[in-house]
Formats: sequence, C-alpha cells, structure tokens
Amino acid sequence: MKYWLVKSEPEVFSFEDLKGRKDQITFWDGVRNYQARNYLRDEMKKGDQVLFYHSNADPLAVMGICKVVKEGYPDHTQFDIDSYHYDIKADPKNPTWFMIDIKFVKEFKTPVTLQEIKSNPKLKKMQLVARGNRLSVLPVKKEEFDEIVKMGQQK
DNA sequence: GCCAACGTTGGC
DNA sequence: GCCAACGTTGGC
Repeated sequence: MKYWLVKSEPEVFSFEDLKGRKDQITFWDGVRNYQARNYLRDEMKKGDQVLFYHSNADPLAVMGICKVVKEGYPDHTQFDIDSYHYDIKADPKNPTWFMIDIKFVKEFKTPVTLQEIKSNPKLKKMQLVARGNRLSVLPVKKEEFDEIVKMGQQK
C-alpha cells in the first residue's frame, strides 16, 4: 500500500464537499500535469491512503484522509468541449489524462496546517514543503503519513 | 495582489 | 535542441 497527498482548492472542491457526497466518493478530474498524471495512471492503487490538502485556502492544511476506490481511468473532461479541462489534442483512442476515484475515510479532529508541517522536524523532507513544488498529487512516506494522522488526532 | 518557481509553447 | 516568452500554481 502506498500513501499520497492531493491538493484541492476548497473554493472548487473541498473536503467537506467530499464528505457531503451521498456515497462520499468523487472522481479526481482535471489534473493536467504529466508527472501527476503518471501517478494517477500508473501508481495509485485501490486501497492506497490519501491525505486531502486544502491549497489557496484558510487555513492551508491537511483536512483528513481518503482512499483510492477506483484506479486510473481516462478523464472524460479532456474530451468535453464545454469543460474547463477540455484538451483539444487529446485522442479518445489514446487518452492523455487520467483520473481516479477517491472516497472519504476520516476527518481530522484538527486540520494539520502547513505551518505545523513545516515546523515538525519529522516532516522536513515532505515533498509538500519542498521548494517550488506545485504538483497536485504527491507521494507521501508511510512515516510522514502516520505522523500527520497523529497530529490530526490531537486536540 | 504580488511574485517565485516551474511547466509548456513556439520561433529559430 | 535551445531558450525566451508566457501561463499557472500557490504561499505570502
């Protein structure tokens, strides 16, 4: 099993939105970065645990945990001319972009803020806090995942 | 709203 | 294949 972190702008889709879904599942569409695409398509497996992070938000924080319930499959929005994520170069026979389905697992008692992550020596090496990182899907080490979950359970 | 960091595009 | 210009991300 692997561990991941996904970013979302809560204005667009928040952790509360995921929690509020009838089946608490959503497809993770709109990723248009090749490296993130490779993670979605090739490496994220059913049952993998995922931290849900709010970017461009207040607070900037990991809100809780979700998990992969469906592995990489073509992102239909690349072919939808009305979609913001439409990609004129995408070929239906050989899709460029992929998505996964994730399901709500648990909301943290307290969101783990970016500042707390930055000030925790155990999390210094997280890709999330690496310089210039802009990927919306990132691998997380088990130790880092466990540490953040621990922080999220504290009052 | 600013700007650093980075990815992508396109002219050559 | 290089690299300048441009667009996007995301923290501040």
